Amino acid sequence: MEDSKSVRSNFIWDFVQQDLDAGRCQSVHTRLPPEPNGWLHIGHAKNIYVNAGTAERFGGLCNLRFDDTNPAKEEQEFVDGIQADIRWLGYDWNGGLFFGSSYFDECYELAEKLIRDGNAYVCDLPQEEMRRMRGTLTQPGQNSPYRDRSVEENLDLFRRMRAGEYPNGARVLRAKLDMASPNINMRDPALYRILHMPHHQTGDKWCIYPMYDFAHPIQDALEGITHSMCSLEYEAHRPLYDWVVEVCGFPNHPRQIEYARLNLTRTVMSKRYLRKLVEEGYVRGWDDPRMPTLAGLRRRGYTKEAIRDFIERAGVAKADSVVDLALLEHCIREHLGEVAPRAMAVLRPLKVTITNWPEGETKALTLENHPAHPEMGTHEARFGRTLYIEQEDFMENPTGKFFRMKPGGEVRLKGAYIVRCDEVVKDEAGNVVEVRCTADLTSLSCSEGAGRKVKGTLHWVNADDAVPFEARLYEPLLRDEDAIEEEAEGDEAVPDKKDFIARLNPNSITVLTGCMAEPWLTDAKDGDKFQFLRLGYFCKDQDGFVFNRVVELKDSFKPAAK
RNA sequence: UGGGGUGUAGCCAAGCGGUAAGGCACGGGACUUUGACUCCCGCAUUCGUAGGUUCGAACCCUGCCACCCCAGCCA
Repeated sequence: MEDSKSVRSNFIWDFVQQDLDAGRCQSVHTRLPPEPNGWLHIGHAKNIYVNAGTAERFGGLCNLRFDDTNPAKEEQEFVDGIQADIRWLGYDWNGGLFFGSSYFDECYELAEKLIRDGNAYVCDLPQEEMRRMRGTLTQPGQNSPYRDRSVEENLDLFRRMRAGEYPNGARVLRAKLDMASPNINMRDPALYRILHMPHHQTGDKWCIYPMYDFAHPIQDALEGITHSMCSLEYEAHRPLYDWVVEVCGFPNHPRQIEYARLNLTRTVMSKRYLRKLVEEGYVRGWDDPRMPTLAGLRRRGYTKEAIRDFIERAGVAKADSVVDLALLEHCIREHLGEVAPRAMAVLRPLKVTITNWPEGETKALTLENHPAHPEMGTHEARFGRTLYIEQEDFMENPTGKFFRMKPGGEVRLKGAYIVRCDEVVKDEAGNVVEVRCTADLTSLSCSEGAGRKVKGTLHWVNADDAVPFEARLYEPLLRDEDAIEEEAEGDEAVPDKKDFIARLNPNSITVLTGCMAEPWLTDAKDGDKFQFLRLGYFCKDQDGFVFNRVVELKDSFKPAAK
């Protein structure tokens, strides 16, 4: 069955294949370059798929390289978390683990080479002045007055920058390109800046740090990367990337290929916003089940298989796009439906009494763990006089096509008998607190009498055996559609706290107490096994979006005290 | 406005001169010991748009339109 699902090709693989065929490279070597400034989210799963997946596809290597050239934004916590998440997704870095910062020596040497070759110069312009002289989208920039310094002077100045003789921002090393270039990125971009700040990998060794545009091509070339995949916004940087590789004199020339990053409907994907949610306590951490981080999705019950399948189905292309959340939901339902053992539990119990069943007597039943996979075995459950069903599976005044329990109606209790609802018991307030039924004793599942068909089948638990637990139902933090439009109006400012939070759905955690589950669930060693308590346990919200409501057993499943 | 990109169904996405794949969503039906799952069937006479070339165009050419990215000493 699995192999009938063919691996979808994409334009990147076509390019790589062409390079291989044309002999431009003998094998494939990619790299995954996360910046350790946050945890990985679902969007990064696409980066991983594209980079590690491409290496995998061509039997090549993929390096994991932390892109840590800016100590101001990066932390050790994230370099650990990121590795764990990549591993969890089932990818590895068979090409090795690297840090961009471990190439600082090489970057420095190459910067001096550029100076000696007349390809770079030290510029003393203050930041604002430099911006002003860069020109605009329509007007060319002007040459810096420092552009024609001698090699000796540039070398001396650059060495002093390194020696720490100047304060932050006093000078910068710039590429000597073309201030009139229509591509603004080519108007003498900065290569090195002064930043007196310790780095989480190199400590106090450096007070100048290379810019991404200078460091990245060098790192790629040094590691023998053949294909360097990145997102669309770097397209305009490619000429600069190629220039750096060229003037540094590398014999090999990595090819940069850009693709569209992943966007998901209603999902906040910006690290800046996610960080805000964490730092201001709106969620309990980067791995909160409401977060779109890989760690959060994992806790919400997503499997790596579902996420990988989703990424692959969403495709890799160059058009900006927003993938429908429904596709992700489809993928997790499909995978869990295939692999999760079935177990019965009720989240909001409603007492059911089988009036024609003798008090104190029980019948042992054998229930399959998976309807399509007998090899997954069976488990036992006991049927007795008092049971619990889901409150929402009963309707006193059924509307429309309601096939579940209703007064006078018949329904099958999964794996047991067909029962008829005879009577409804209410409390003073008029709430239904009990339903009294008679069972058709000839209709036991798998018996001769089991052939009779009724419209509905319900899950249930035996009251005497049932184990109470607390359930937390998590829903992702989603934006409302209007917010997305507002967002599109594009202003750079982070929306004010109130605004931002107001755009996310509230009540994203529902805590239920008094839930009842089959006793065999108490044998659970880890929660993962029982994420799918009840197949079909998902429902639509007001907007018609379907979510899995997965009970996070690991934290919330609390077997009753013995 | 200069430069770089992208426009194929509600959302993704194949297609590369020979007459519009597939998935999600949606609608209808069958099946069903959970209305799930599964299974059928339906869902673009048309590819942003207007012309041109061609026996033949989503694919080639020209003009126009829309959207995204670039003016950090962020990545």
